[in-house]
Amino acid sequence: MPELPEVEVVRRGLDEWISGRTIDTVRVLNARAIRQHEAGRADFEKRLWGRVVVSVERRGKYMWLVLDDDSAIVTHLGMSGQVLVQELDAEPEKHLRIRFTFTDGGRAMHFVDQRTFGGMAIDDLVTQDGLRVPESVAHIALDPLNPAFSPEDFVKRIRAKNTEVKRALLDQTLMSGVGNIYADEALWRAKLHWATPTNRLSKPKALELLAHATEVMSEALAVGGTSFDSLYVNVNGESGYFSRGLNAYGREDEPCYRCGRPLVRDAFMNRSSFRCPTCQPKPRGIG
DNA sequence: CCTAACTCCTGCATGC
DNA sequence: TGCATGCAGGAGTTAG
Repeated sequence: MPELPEVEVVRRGLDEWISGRTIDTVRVLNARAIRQHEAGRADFEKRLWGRVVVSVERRGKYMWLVLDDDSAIVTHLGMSGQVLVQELDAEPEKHLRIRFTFTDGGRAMHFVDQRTFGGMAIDDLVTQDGLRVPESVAHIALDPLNPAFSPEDFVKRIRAKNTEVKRALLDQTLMSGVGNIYADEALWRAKLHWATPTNRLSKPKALELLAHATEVMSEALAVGGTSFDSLYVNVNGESGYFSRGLNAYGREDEPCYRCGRPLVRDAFMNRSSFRCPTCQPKPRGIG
């Protein structure tokens, strides 16, 4: 599943391959792939004709192509989304949803998404705290790789919440970019159970958890960046190029790398959570 | 205001 | 073999 590091790899590839080019044709093959566009797919296609892609930006798991008319193509990969840069005569992918060509006659950009949890939307840019950001992304918190991210604010806000720590990690309005995989990894490194109440975290513990989340995503990005084939702006979260580096996620019944005890899987929030029963015991007074 | 359950979707694995 | 069921889960929406 694409989380911050995977989306950042895609962003870098698109910035290299698409920025500076002028959009020619846009074909929406599945209406579900465009979001918040009441005017429909024909209008979506028409509005993008002739626009220049200025740059490609990102906040958390959201990415957007900045256009030359103060708007942007906001993109979220959802669970299975990919953005591919393909030859013009390439065979269409089975789950190709939106296809862009450019006036220079070079490679096309394909938005491919099997489960259609992802999508693209045209949105206006607004100014927020001195940063230009699509209106629909303004409610999302900065991610910890953003230089303007404030650890102190994050610690203050997470400790003020009345919820479980994993829910807070997945809350994109607190800190963005973390999904189920990196949440489990950060909790394993911090030796915290997913159900630990956030208001029971000390300031140092909250800071430590944040540092682990930041570090695990930075490490994944470093690995993804080196294995990235720039011809194909392609991230497949399911194959997971970072899977060798995972200590918790997907390791049910496998030994903990710290203590050797088999990890367990808990059902939580309609998804799976993996933890070490010894290193990450259930906190006192829970459940 | 806050928190949490619900919902969208397709392909694959599993069980009877 | 075939069909039903479960599972993967990000985030907007809705309910309380």
